Order: sequence, then structure tokens, then C-alpha cells
Amino acid sequence: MAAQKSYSLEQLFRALADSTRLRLLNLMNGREVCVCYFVEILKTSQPKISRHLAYLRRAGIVAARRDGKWMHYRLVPSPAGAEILEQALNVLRKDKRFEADRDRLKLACCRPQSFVSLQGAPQPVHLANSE
Amino acid sequence: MAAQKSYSLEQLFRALADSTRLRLLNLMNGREVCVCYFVEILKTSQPKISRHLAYLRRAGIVAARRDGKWMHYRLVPSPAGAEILEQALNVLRKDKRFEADRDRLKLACCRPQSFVSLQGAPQPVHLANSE
DNA sequence: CAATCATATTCGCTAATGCGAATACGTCGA
DNA sequence: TCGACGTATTCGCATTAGCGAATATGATTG
Repeated sequence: MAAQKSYSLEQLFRALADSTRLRLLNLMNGREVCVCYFVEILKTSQPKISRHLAYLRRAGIVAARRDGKWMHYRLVPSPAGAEILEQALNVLRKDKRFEADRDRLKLACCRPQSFVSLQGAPQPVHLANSE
Repeated sequence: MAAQKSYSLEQLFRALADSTRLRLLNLMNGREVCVCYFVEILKTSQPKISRHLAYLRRAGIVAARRDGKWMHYRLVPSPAGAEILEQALNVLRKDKRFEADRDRLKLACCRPQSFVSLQGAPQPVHLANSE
């Protein structure tokens, strides 16, 4: 289940080698986020989001928490190759394209009522020990 | 030909998501290395080495220099996402498996005469401005 | 210029990956 | 307990990646 020592770095890079997964990680940076927010913010199909989240979960990069019918995802505190991941998150933070996603998330948090699909959905919450 | 801005990070991670390429980068960390050394040190087929070097070259991560019939490869000073790459190289430096490759390279540099395939081959040279 | 050496590329082939569509699962409210 | 809802998984397909084997290219040497 856990990755073998020798291949974990390679596995980490494979997990990061997809733009949807990078966008998901970017949104989870510092927050615990509900799946429905990912779907809304990234304007991507729900199965696609779910598959990529499962990928990240299997890679040990994110963890899921069930809350009734909602699932919340967050970054795992110290996965293998943590330095790499944190560096990657830093780079994402500076990237225009990813910044746009974060802005959109912030907007959705401020006014969830303007997003039809987010009515009644639990809002993302800031995490204390992020990074 | 060059990657679009938005996808360069994803492309970098894809380039790093292969153990052969990580081993090659690890050996190039601080040195300019001849292809025949890669083949000998990694005990891998020459076409496979060559293909992965071509991949890294296309990704803008390494550069090639021809010297007669020999080809030398080195890391490009400042590729896109340099922080990530340098961090990755640091992690490789600490990893046991990759350390073994470097030890073997050091051995081959000290006594090339004990490696049949390296007779007359130009030895790796240290690079000044690496890292 | 022919032979040889170092390296690069091409050619199938197989396996892995990513996707949309459909479906299954788990929880909640009526 | 039956829908309805949020999420996860399966299925079939198309694309891509990595490999060994064979071959091509480019430079050197005789």
C-alpha cells in the first residue's frame, strides 16, 4: 500500500504531473475543501475530480474526511518528499493560472449564494498547521 | 515547440516522473557527463539512456555538447521551475539508491581502466557554477 | 572511402493513463 | 423505506509512454 522507499520520489512526481491534480492541490493549500467546491471552481466534471482526488489519496498526498454526505479533502501534513511538495505549492502560489483558481475559490467562499451548485454546501475552512 | 507557460510545471514533473531520468539527473548534478558513462554506471541499454536524455533535452532541463564522437550532457543553469528541480536534486542527493549510483560514478572516474566500456572515454568534469 | 565507434532514432509492441458516460455507493430527509 | 443528493467507481475507448530490437547518423581512423 505505502510506496516502496526507492520509488516514492518518482511516484510523487507522477502524482504532480497532471494539471488537474496541481489545481486541486493548489486549492487545498491551507484549506480543507469539499468536493463540490472543486467541481464548481475548476468547472470540471465530478467523476474527473473524484478520480484525481482518489489518485492523490492513494499517493498519500491528501486525506479525506467524511461529513455526512460531503467529503472534505486536505493536504497530509508530512508526506514522503515533503520538501518537494511544499516547493511545488510555493510555485503554484506564484503562477497566474493557479492564482485565478484561488481567487475564484475566495469569491465562492464570500458569496456562495451566487453559485447554484454550492447552496447548503459546507465552506472550506482554513487549517492552522498548513505548511 | 517550447512549452506553454501554464503547462511548464506539469511538464517538468512529467520529466521527473521516471526513475531512469532521475538517476541521470542525479549523475549530472555538478558534472558534465559522457553518454558512455551513463550506460556503464546505470547498467542500462544505450538506446534507453539516449531516449531519456533526449526527453530531458526536449524538456529544457539538460543540454548536450558534442566532442568528436562523444556527447556530453549537463544540467541547464536555469530551466523553468528551477526551485523545484534544485529541490529534487537535493532529495536525490540524500537518497540511498541514488547515492549508490554516484559512488559507482566516482569509482569509474578514479579507475576507468577497470571498466571495459570506458577505455579512452572522456571523464566527467566538475562544473563550477552548479547549484 | 571503408570500417569502426559513439550515439540517436525508428519500429512495432505492451502497458499505463486520462477521459466521458453510465452506474454504484452512502447518507439524509420525507 | 424510498427518493434525492453528494460522491465514488466501473467500463470502454483513445492517447501516450516506455521498452527491446534493429537501424540510422555522425565523427574518427586507417
